[in-house]
Amino acid sequence: MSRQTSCVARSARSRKSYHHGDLRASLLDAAVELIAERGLHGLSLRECARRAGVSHAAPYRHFADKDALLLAIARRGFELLTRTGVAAMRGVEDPRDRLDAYGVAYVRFAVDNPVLFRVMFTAEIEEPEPESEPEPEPESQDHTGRAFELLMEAAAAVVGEDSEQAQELAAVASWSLPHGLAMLILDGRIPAEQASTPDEAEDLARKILAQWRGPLS
Amino acid sequence: MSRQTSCVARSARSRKSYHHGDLRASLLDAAVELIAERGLHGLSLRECARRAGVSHAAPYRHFADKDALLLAIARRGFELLTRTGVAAMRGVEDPRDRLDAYGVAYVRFAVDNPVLFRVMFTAEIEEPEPESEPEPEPESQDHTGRAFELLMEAAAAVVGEDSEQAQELAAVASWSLPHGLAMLILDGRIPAEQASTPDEAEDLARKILAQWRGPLS
DNA sequence: TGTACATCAGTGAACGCGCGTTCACTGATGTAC
DNA sequence: TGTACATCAGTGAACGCGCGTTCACTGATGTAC
Repeated sequence: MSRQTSCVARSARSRKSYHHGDLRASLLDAAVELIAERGLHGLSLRECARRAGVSHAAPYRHFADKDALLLAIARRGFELLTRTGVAAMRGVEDPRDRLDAYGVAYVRFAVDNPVLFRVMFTAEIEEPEPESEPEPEPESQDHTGRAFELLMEAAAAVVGEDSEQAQELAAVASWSLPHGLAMLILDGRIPAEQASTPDEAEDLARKILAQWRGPLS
Repeated sequence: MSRQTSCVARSARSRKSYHHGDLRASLLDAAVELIAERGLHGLSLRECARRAGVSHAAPYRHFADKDALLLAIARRGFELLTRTGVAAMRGVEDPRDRLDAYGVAYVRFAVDNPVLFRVMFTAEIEEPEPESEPEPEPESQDHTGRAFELLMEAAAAVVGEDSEQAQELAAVASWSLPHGLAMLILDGRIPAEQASTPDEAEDLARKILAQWRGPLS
């Protein structure tokens, strides 16, 4: 459906136009859609190009190779996740409630954006060699980073400032639980009646997090 | 290395033998090794055959197709996980300690068998059409089942028998935490100094589970 | 307003590749007698 | 112990495929003057 829409949009806007307009974004959309249909291993640049209504060599104007495309999707995912998390915590005063809100938002993000989530965490993307740029590490390594920092801060606020190790422990635990839950739900491993819709999944996350506050409660 | 060993073993045993001896097992080993080297998308039947020292059509005597091979690996993984979990809980009396022991063993299993774990949970295996067999579902769907049942039982023992819903909630939570932790460790998303070796990973799991007992503590 | 030119997004043909899968075959093994 | 035969694991040639990637190109766009 999304495919049709984008095709319609393109042809309506500029049927005879030589240039696409926003091919990069269209390719990303096509890729997400394709992965949703065929799984991660079903992704191909040629099919993305096809769906964007463009020759199969055109993508190389925007992505160095297939992994570059995947990396862009992952980045988009981490940005969206961070934004979602920030939004969820906004206005929540109690530190523990903030942490829970982040966890719930995390699971909700995963079920709302299963493809992004999969690409972010299980795509086995090979990062390109850092030839041209001197130090791309802070940036490229960091696309996970912001989401984790957010978590660290939230966890730190709960644990208190005394022990950095305790903070990290709390952060790791607070990440693992929603992460595992999200993964299991996406893999269809949670009994269907508990998480067959996004709302149910969110509910499940909320219940679990509310009860599983651990030593912090 | 494993490749060399198996080749040596084969040539020493029967260099000129027409039949392989235990091709099925060799193929599974080769597949695990190959995935470890190149990732899930790097798996190919032809390369497995090559490594087993056999023509590229030979695997079809043992596996209907590529997915059948992956399924066999996943099954092997779930069996091993179940066995590991049972062993870890053996002799542990306190229900809560048993649940924790399972969780720790779960994480340990993941870091000790990263390929199995990946195949079990992120391989997107397409199950074959159930033409020949009438109802293969109880078995094929069930290869996850045993591991989850084990968890359910352990969680039930902790929660008590009053509410089945509470049991399921506890089971899901008790699965999510180690599962998420394992995934994050395998993906290299946990700060290196906390989980760079299997022992450290196990330690981390132990610490987190000990603290995160939630409402059960 | 008009012209020249640099830029670069998209084209289409071509390359080589490894893969999954099929098929008629051949060699080894084991069983019945 | 020996022979006949069925079984089936492994062979090697062949098929078709879609893919990633490169390359010389062409058409559109925008900028300098």
